[in-house]
Amino acid sequence: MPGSSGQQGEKLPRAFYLRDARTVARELLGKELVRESPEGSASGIIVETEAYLGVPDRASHAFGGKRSRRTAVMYEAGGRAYVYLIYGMYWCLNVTCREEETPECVLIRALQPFTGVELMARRRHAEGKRPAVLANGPGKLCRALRIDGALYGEDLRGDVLYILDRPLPEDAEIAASPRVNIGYAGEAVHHEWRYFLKGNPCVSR
DNA sequence: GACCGGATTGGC
DNA sequence: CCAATCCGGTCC
Repeated sequence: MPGSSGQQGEKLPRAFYLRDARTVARELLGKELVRESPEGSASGIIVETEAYLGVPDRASHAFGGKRSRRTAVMYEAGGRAYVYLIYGMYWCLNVTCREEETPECVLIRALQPFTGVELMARRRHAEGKRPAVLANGPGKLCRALRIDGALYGEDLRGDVLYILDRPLPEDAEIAASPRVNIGYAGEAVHHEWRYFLKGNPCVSR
């Protein structure tokens, strides 16, 4: 489905999201995340993601079936934004996956700035810096695209925050590694559920 | 370049 | 009390 029937430049279909978070995480690489706002439009190519497998995953906010105001959107059908605050000051964007009551999601960790690059630089107070550094981390990309709690639960098929189908470049190579900063998560630490485009200068860390 | 601490707030 | 982070400082 994704890749096969997908149309370049179209919003990803609902069905794209209703799948295993690892599949969605891999297939989101190369897609274009777009943010429309009164200040203008800005977007980036997704170059790094992490899959969070919900109830059985110690690193997931929904581990053990945990429900709260924060995790609620993960229990809805996939294709929405799960936005949360971390370390008291940075926002992180996740894309929810799977059907209702299956709280899997994908953390978007890094973007290659694509359109509205100057707007992104202004929001990051990083005017004049290399574009590669504007959104190479989950907190940075949220700041660059002005993604915050106001976008919690936003439908990714709407007109505010959405993801466009794009083909992966011919030479793109997908690599996997353990997820970042989840040292507390016991056995889950070892799973290689972080995906990124090998050699891309916008991948974090 | 590597390493370290501080910022800052909601969730369990 | 700690967290799915970032930035600016220091000291190589």
